[in-house]
Amino acid sequence: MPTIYDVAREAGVSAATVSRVLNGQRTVDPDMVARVLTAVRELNYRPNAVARNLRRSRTTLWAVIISDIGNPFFTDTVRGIEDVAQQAGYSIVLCNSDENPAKEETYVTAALSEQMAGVIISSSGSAKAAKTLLDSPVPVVAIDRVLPRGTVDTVVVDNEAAARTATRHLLESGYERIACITGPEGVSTADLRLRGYVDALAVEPVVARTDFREQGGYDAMAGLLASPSRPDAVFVTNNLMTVGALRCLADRGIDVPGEMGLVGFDEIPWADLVRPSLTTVAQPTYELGRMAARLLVDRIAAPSAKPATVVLPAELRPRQSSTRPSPAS
Amino acid sequence: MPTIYDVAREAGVSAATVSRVLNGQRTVDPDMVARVLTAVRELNYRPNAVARNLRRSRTTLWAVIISDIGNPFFTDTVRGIEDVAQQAGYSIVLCNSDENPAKEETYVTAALSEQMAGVIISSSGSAKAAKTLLDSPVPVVAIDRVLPRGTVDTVVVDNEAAARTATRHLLESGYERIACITGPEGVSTADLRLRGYVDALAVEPVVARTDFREQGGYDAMAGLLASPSRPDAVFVTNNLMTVGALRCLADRGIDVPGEMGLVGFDEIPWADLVRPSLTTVAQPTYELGRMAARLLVDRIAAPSAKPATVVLPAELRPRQSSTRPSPAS
DNA sequence: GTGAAAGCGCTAACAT
DNA sequence: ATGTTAGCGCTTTCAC
Repeated sequence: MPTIYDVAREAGVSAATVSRVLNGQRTVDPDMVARVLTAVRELNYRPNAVARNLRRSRTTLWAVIISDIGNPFFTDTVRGIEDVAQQAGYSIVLCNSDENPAKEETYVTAALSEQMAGVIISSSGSAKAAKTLLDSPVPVVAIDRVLPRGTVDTVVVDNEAAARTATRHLLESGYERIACITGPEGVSTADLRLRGYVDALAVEPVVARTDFREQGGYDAMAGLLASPSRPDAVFVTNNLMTVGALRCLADRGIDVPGEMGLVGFDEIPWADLVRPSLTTVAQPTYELGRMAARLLVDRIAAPSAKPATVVLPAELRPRQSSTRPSPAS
Repeated sequence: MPTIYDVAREAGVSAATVSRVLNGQRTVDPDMVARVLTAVRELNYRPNAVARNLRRSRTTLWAVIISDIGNPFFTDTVRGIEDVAQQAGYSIVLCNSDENPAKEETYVTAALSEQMAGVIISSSGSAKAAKTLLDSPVPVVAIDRVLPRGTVDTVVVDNEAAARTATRHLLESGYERIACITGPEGVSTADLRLRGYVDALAVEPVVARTDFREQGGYDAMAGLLASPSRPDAVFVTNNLMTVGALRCLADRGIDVPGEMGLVGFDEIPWADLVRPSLTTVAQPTYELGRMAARLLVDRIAAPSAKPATVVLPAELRPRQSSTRPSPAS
C-alpha cells in the first residue's frame, strides 16, 4: 500500500502538502492540488486512517452497542442514530451484545481501546461494562435502558406510564387475572415496566422473569399456563418475548384473545399481519435514535455539561389480541 | 489516558517489558509480571489499539457489510460470522448499507482506510464498491449475493434451483398465472431467482422489478393487482418484499391462498404465526455466516489461494399461503 | 531476561 | 504557500 510519501514523491511536493490537499485546506496552490490529486489517483492511494487517528489522538467512529441485533426495535433506532451521525461527520460501528454481559464487556473494552469518539449503548445489565465506561473519558449516551448506576445522557421512553396504560387496558377489556412476563432484574426496562404493571393492578401480581429473548417468552408463558395461578391475560414487556409467548399459545391451541389476552411492549413490524393482530405499546424508535445521536454530538462538544435525560412517550396500539369477544363468564 | 510509559515508570521497568507482559510473552520474570500487572490496575491502563494497529500494520477487525439491518436473514448470518470470528481472534464491525450503493461505497472505503483485516459483504450491487474492494489487497468474502464482476470467495445458496422448486410448487398447487416480484437488476439473488422462476414456467412470465424493501413489495403487488395480466399467485424473491406483498393483499381484503397464492424467498421468524402461514424458501443462514467466516480466515492465511465458491442448499417450507383450498374454477 | 531505540503513516507546529 | 521536523503510543529488533 502506498503511503503519503509515495504520493508526495510522485507529485514532486512534500508530504505536508499532500496532507493539506487531502484534508481540504484551501491554502494550497491550485497547480499543486491538481498534481497531488493526479498522483493519488495513479497510485490508488488511500489514507491510512489508523495512522491519522493516532496522530490526531481521536477517531470519527461511534460504537453503537445494542443488546440484540434480531430485535426489530433496533432497526429504526440505528437508522436514526446513523442519519444524525453521518451529518455530524461520524461513522458508526454496530456491536451486538446478544443480551450477553460478557460480550458487552468485550465490546466496551474494544471501543475504548480503539479510541472511539463516543459510545451509544443499550445496556444488557452488566455493571462491569457500565463502570468501565463511566471510569473512562469517552462520551456515552444510554439508550432504551438506563446504564447501571450511571449518570450519563439517557434517552428512554416513559416505561412505567406505558406499562400502566397497557395493564389498565387489559383490565378495561375485562381480563381479571393478568400476569406479567418481564426481563432480567437490573435491566431498567424490565424493572420499570414491571413496576407500571404492578402499580396498575389492584390484586396480587403474577410475575415471570426471564431474559428478553423469544425462547424466554415461550418458556415463561408455558410456566404460567401450568401454574395454579394461571392467568387469563398477559402483559409481556418486550417484543421478542411476546413472539415467544404467542408461539407457545399457538402450539397449545389456546385462543387469543378469548382464553388469553395479550399485550406486548415494543412494536413488531408484522403485528397487524398476525391473526389475531397484536396489541402493542409502540415506541418512537427512529426518534430515540436521533435524539441519542444528538445528545452524543453535544456531549462530545461539551464533555463536562450536565447529563440530560430525555423521556419520550410511548403509545398503546390496541388490536385484536386484547379485545375480549365477550365479558368474563 | 495513561500510556505504556506511565505504566513502565510506575512498575519500574521499561516499556518493552510492559508490552511483553501485556502480549503474553512468557520470557518475562514472574516478579516483573506481577509489578506490571499491579501498575496496570492502579493506573487503569488500557492499551491504545490505534497505536498498536499502526505499529503492527494490521488490525483484528472484520467489516461485515450487510444490505439491510432490518432483514431477519442477517440476524443468524451475523451470529454465524461472529461465532467463528471470535474463535479466530477477530472482532466484527457491522455496517448497514440499507441497499444503498452510495452508503456501501462509503463503508468499503472506510474499511480499507481503517486497515480492516477482512471484509464480508452482501453486495447491494455497487460496481464501484466491488471494484474498490477488488483493487485492494484486503481479503474479501461475498455472502448471499455475488460480488459484481468479482472473483472472490463466495457463499450463496442455490438460488436458481430453489426458485424453480418454489415456482413448480405453485404450479402443482393449481395456480395458473404466476407472477414474480424480484429485486434490482445486477443483484445476483434477484436475477438468479428470477431465472429459476422463468425456467420453471411454461407460459409467458409476469415480472415486477423493485428494490428488496417492504415498500417495494407492497407497490409491486399493488401494480400486479391493477394490471390486465393480474396473477393468481406470486413468487416473491425476498422476505421483506413478501411482507409488503402480504400487507398489500391484506389491505385490499384479498384472500390468500384462495384468490392469491404466495411463496416467499427467505425464512421469516414469524412465518408460521401469520394467518395464513407463509410458504417460504428457507436458507441455512447461520451456516452461511459460519462458512463465510471460515473462508475469510483461510483467505487471510493464504491470500493467493484460488477463490472458492460454496453453494448451500435452500429448502422449501410449504405452509398455508400456497395451499389452494379448491382447484381453479 | 531486559532495555534502548527505531519506526509504523500521518498531521500540525514552526520555519521559511 | 510550502517544507522541515517532531511525535502520537505502541511493538520489535537489536544489543547487552
